[in-house]
This record gives sequence, structure tokens and C-alpha cells, in this order.
Amino acid sequence: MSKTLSRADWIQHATKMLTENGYTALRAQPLAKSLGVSRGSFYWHFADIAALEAAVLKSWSRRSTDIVIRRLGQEAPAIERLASLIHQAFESEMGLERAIRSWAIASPAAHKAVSAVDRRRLDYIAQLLSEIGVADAEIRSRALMLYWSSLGRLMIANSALRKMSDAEIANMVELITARD
Amino acid sequence: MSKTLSRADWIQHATKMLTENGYTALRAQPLAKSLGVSRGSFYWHFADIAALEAAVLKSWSRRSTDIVIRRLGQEAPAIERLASLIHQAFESEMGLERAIRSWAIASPAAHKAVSAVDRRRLDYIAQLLSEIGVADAEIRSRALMLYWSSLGRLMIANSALRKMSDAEIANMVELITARD
DNA sequence: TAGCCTCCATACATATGTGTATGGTAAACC
DNA sequence: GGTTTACCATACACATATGTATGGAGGCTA
Repeated sequence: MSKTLSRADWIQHATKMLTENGYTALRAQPLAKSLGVSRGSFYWHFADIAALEAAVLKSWSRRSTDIVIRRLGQEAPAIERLASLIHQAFESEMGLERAIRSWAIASPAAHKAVSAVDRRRLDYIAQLLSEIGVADAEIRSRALMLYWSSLGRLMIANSALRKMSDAEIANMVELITARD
Repeated sequence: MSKTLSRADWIQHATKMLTENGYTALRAQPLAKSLGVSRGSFYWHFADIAALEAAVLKSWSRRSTDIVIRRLGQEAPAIERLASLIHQAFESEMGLERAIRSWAIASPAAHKAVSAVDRRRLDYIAQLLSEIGVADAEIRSRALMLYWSSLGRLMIANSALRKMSDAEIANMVELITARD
């Protein structure tokens, strides 16, 4: 624990509060209070609240595309990478993504960031399906359905409707990756 | 145009503002201003803001389950009702639902309402699949996938990834309703 | 026409947020 | 050891929200 706060500390804490309490938590006064400092610290690290918001979005954008995709590796067969991706999407909770997507409804900046992430992820899924050998005419609709499903599961309110067994997930992978 | 505002007028306008600007628009001062009246009107119709929120949620809950389901009719074959439901879900914009689902991330009251709606809709989808003749063991996973997809499409930020052609929708109906 | 009821305006007390200006403290630097 | 630099507190001016208390205009009612 360092004695003073860094800009990264502020971003990390803001992200945590965003995850737990939604985007209305991204305000200088409450954040400073929960960090045990005054707003003087906030306004030293950030010009205004929009700057903090931009920093949080930038941080999330990086972690939710490049790094996730890189973690899958390039060596594994495409079908294994897709299965891993589906597993990752359908098993994790992803509270931060939920909060940011909720935020994107009301904030143009958040909407823009999420939109770019959507684009990048879908392109990657389509690329995997192509490598697997799914017919070109079917790639888009299957990629959309897979990605929509993962988002819908993420955003569903009733948590009982969020659970899917391993067998059901396997079934879904089968369906999405079927060739003829 | 009546001279004075009714409680229903307030609920309707609050719903419109919620749709257009997200749940942070549900506040007495901005709503009164956009209605051209003072907050005195608001506090005559509602005890507090929580009362307005509850009224908006109740109004949405009714319109988004009972009425939608009733509109599909009971006479049509189940497979036609499902196709109609899918079409409805995948073609409409549903800005209000998007805003309310965003709201549910931060508000326990909204979360509860949305959760109940989720439950009711999924039960209805499962019932339709059962009537169609889908095997019991497959009903839950297919109903989940269909409902997740509709939600994901609803909540996706990139509008280019929200479009699906009639042929693709037909393909999806086929997939979901396949027997064996 | 007198009175009541509905709907709304105004004013008050209070809370909580923003951004800026200014000063203080502790560590790093030279 | 004095000066700079990084980080933070405090105070100010302002904006915007809530909820309540009170009064007023206009239509219904008796």
C-alpha cells in the first residue's frame, strides 16, 4: 500500500464502484469519500469527471478485447479457441461488462466504446467460424446468434435463467460449429 | 388536451423520458420542467420519486407480458405464435425495454420487475416449444438460447450488429423449432 | 353564492454534486 | 539544507436535486 494514490488507483477504484453500483457511482465526491481522501486528490489526477469516464472506458476496452483474444493464443485449433471463448462468455459473471453496457444506454462515450468492442469481438468470432470451415453464407448469422446469446445471458435479470450446464454448452458449441 | 395533468400523464411522460435519456431522467425537477409545470404537480400525484418509479415499472410490466402474450392469441398454432414472437422480438427497437434493463443494473426495484418479466416470458416460450413438439430435454436450452439472443440483440451497442434479414430469422425459427 | 375539492405555484430548509483557487506537507532532488 | 515537485485539504461559488408547507385559481356541488 503506497502512501498516496496514483491515477491508476483512481481508475481501479472507479471501475470497482461502477461494477458494484452502476454508472451513477462515477462521481468525484462519493469516490473520494470511499477512498478516504478529498476531491482535491481527484482533481489533481483528472481534469473533470469526463476524463475519469474516458479513462475507465479506455481501460475496459483494452482488457475486454485485445487481452482476452490474446489469452486464447494463436496456436490452438480454431474450434478449441471458439469453445474456450464460449465457455468464458457463458460461465463468467462479468459484472463490469454488465454495468458498462447499462451505462452505454445513456452515455454517448460509453456507447461508442461498447460499440467498438462489439465490432471487434464479432469479427473475431466470424474469423474463428471461417477457420473452422463453416460455410460463408452461414457465418454471419451464427456469429450474431452466438454473440447475442452471450450478451443476453449477461444482461438477463433473473439469475435462474442465466445458468447453463456443461452439456448444454457443449450442445451449443456443436450447433454453432456444425459443417453441413 | 385536458387543462390539467393526470397521474397517467405523468407516468407516460416519465416513461418517454426514461426511454430517451435513461433512468437518470426519472427525477421530479427535470420532468416537471419538460412538462411545463412545477414540482407541486408532481408531489400532488406521487408521494415521492420511488412512487413514480414503481408506477412506471408496474405499467411496463403489464404491457410487456400479459398484453403482448394476449395479442398473439390462443387460436393460432403454437409454431405460428412462436414465429410471430421471434419476429416481434427481432424486428422492434424496444428502446423502453433497453432503458429499463439498464436501470435494473442499479435499482433493486427495477431488477425485481425485470426478473419477473424474464421468468414469465421464458415460461411462455417453453410452453410454445412444448406445444410444437420439441423434446422435453431440449426445451430449456432452446428457450434460453432464443430468449438470450433476443435480449442480446436488444442490448447490443453496435446497431450494425442488430440487423438480421428475414431469411436469417426464418433460419433461426427453423433451428429453434426443429424436431429431431 | 357559498363552499369544497382538485390541481398547481411558490417559498423554505436541506442535501449533494461540480469545478477552481489557494495553501500545506512530505519526499525527492541538487 | 533549501528548493522543487507530487499529492492532498480546505474553502468558495455555484448548480441542481428532494420533500414539505402553504396558499391560490378554477370548476363542481349543495
